[in-house]
Amino acid sequence: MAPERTRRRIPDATVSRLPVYLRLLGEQGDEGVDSISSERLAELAGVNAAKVRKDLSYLGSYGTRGVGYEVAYLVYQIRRELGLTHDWPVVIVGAGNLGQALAGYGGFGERGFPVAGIVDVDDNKVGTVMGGVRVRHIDDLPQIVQTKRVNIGVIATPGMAAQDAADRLVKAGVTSILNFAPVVLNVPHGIETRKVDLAVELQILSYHEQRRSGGVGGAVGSGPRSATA
Amino acid sequence: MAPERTRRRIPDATVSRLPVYLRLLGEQGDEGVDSISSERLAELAGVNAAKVRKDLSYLGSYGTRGVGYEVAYLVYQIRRELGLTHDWPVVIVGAGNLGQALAGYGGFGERGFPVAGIVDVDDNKVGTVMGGVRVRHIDDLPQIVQTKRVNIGVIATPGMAAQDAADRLVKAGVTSILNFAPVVLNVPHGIETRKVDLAVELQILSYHEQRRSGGVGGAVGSGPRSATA
DNA sequence: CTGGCTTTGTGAACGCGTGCACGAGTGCCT
DNA sequence: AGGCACTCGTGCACGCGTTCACAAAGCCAG
Repeated sequence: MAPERTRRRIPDATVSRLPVYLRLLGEQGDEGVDSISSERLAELAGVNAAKVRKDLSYLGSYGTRGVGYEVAYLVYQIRRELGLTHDWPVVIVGAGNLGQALAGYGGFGERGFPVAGIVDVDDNKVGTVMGGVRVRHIDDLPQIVQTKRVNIGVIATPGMAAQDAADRLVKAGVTSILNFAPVVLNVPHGIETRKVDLAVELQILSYHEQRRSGGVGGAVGSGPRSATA
Repeated sequence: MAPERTRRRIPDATVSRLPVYLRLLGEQGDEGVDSISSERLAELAGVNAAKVRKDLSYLGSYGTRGVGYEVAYLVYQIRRELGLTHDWPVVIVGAGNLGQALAGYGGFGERGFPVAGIVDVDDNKVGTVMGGVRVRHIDDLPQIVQTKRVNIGVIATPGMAAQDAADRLVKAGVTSILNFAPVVLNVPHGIETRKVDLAVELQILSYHEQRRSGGVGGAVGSGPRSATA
C-alpha cells in the first residue's frame, strides 16, 4: 500500500461522537440543508462548538472558513473514516428476549449492519425465525462467520454464557464484540470489545437520584415529589 | 449513620465502575469468599488495582491493610452509595421490540428496578401483557409515575417519538431518563440523562475494524474481511 | 513483643480531553 | 477594490482521571 504511515489516530472520545454527527448531518441533508456551521452542529449534538471543530479537524480540513461545512461532503468523510462505506454483517449470539429484539430492530440493517445470523445453544429455538433470520445452532457459528465474512459479533446471552460465547466468536474469527451481558469478558489481545450493561446504566441513574433525594441517609423511598414514606 | 457529610462527590468515572465492582463482589460472596484484595478485584473487573483502591476510597476507608476488603461490608457500602438500599421502579415508554425485551428481561426487577409500567401511543398495543406488565396508554403516564413513585423513565421508542416521550416523562415528574433512541434529548436542567445507542456502538467497532483492515486507503470497497487469520 | 510480610490509602506526576481565545481564510456588500 | 462580517482551525491552559510509588497500618509467627 501507499506510504500511508500511521494514519492519524483519532481520540476515542472523538470516535464516539462522530456517529452522532453523522446521524445529525444525515437528517439535515434530508431536510435540504447543504451547509452547516460548527455552532449549529454543536447545538444539535448538544456539545461545545469548539469540540465539534476539533473533532472534525481530525478528519482533515474539510470546512470552509466563513461558511461552514458542506453537509454531503462531511457525511462522506465521516462515513469513510468510520469504515461505513460498506456493510458490516453482524452475528448475534443468543436468541432470547434481547436477541429477538436486536434481530427485529430494523435499525441494524438500515445503518449498515445487516444481521448475518443468529445462533443459540437451545435446540428448541433453532429453526425459529426472528426478524427475518432463522436461528441456527451455535455450532454453526464458524461457518456463518466465514461464509458471511462477519467481523462483528453481538453477545445477547445470559451472563453465565457470555464468556463461552465470546470464546466461540473469537475462535470463529470475529475480531470485534458488542457485549450486552453483565460480564467482564476475557478476550485475546487485539479483539475490540464494547459493553452495554443496562443494570449499570440504571444504577448510575440510581446514584444520582439517591444523591438528589438528600444524600446517603436512611433508606427512604422519597422521590422528588412523593410523600415521605 | 451519623456522618451526613457523605456529600463527597464521587467522580463520574468511578460511579460507572462501582456497579461492576458490586456485581463481582456479589458473585464472590455467593462463592463463599468473605475477604478480597484490591488486586483480586481489579483482576476480576479488568482494571488497575490502584484504580480499584482509589475508587473504593471515595466511599470511605473500608479496607483493612494487610488483609483486604470484607466482601459483605463492601457490598453494603457500595449499595448504599449507589442508592440501592431500596427499589427504584421504572416506567418504560414504547412497547415495541425493545420495550418488550426490556420488560421481559428479568434482570430489571432482580436488580432493584421493577417495571412499574409500560406505556405506548398505539392503542393496539394497549392492554397486551409483556413480561407480566400490562401495556397502558401513554396518557396514563402521569398517573403511573405518581402512584408508583417512579423517578426513572426508560425511552424505548423510535427516534422520532423520543423527544415527545422525554417531554412527557419530565412533565409527569420523572427526574432520570435512560434513552435507547438514537436522538439527542433536550431536557430541562437537573434531569439526569443517559443514552444507549446500539448504532453508535457498532459504528465505533466499525471504525476499529476499518482501521485494522488497512486504514483509510483507497475508497475501494474490498471486503471487510481482509487478510487476517 | 518484635520483626517481617502483606495490602491499603493517597500524594504526586502524567496524559488525555475540553474549552477558550484568536489568527487565518472566505464570501458578501458597498 | 476594499472593508466587513463570519467561521474555521488550532495553540494553549486547565481540569479530570489514571497510574505509580511509598508510607502507614494491620496480621502473624516465633
